[in-house]
Amino acid sequence: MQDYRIVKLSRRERQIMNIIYQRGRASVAHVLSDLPDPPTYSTVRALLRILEEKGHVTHEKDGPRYIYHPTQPRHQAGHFALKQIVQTFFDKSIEKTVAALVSDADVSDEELDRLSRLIEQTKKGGL
Amino acid sequence: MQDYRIVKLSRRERQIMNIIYQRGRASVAHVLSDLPDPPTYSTVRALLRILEEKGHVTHEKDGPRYIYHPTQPRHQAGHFALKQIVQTFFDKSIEKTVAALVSDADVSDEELDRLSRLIEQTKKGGL
DNA sequence: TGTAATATGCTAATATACTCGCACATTGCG
DNA sequence: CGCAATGTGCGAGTATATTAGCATATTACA
Repeated sequence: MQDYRIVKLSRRERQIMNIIYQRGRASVAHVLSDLPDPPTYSTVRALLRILEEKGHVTHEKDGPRYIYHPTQPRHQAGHFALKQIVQTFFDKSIEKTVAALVSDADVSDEELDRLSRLIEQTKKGGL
Repeated sequence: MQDYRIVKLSRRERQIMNIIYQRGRASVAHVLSDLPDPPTYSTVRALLRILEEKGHVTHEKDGPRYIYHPTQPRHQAGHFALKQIVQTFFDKSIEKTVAALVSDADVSDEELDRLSRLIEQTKKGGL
């Protein structure tokens, strides 16, 4: 768990991977615009090159520019990241985790209803 | 969001903070035993010193040795980390996040029941 | 067409993270 | 007590991450 490839990312690499995952795909300019304390364009390219060497992203050409994609599917990376959080902060308890999720004041009743249905369906589906 | 103090941690610092959060409190030996690709005892102490300088942990004396605690409360750090994940991998959707949580095959029916009750209670409490 | 804007390729300096060793203090116990 | 085990304090070397600059290619459009 602790020594997956993704957890070995450095600070900037992590920030960039987060941006790419959040967007799904991103150009250098996209990444740069989303980075906190943004460095130069040059620097971002260098980091993306490294991430590509390490196998975390690939690029394709979109006209003149490169568009970067994560190599590990989003849902897979997300699932893993989530597990990590559950383990680290919530005693491996899904319940405690969900409790934290719904404790935000801005969770609507509609959202809660959808959650109820989701869980009911999971019960049925699991049989 | 992206430029919170905790997201600026380096790889080792992050690993160590995870260990301390998971355990609640930890000695140097604890941290060392939980670290992947463990360095020397000396190294761990140095890193903890740095984390303390940066304000991420404090230590107290327990007999002869130091016991380290996170300065930011666990629930708060967990809540933040969770939000980050929801934003990065699940389109800011709590529902998608919970779906990922309960999609694990090893989630029992009892657990699902508890989740149902939790959500119902949240509905009531939110009024 | 020709030129400003925007790309990439490559190289190298600087900053930071990570590492460990040595000196010394404290503890536990025969 | 005396000594092995286990702490901490501190200083400094090495590796890695982070940064940016310069040369060059491509694009967009007046």
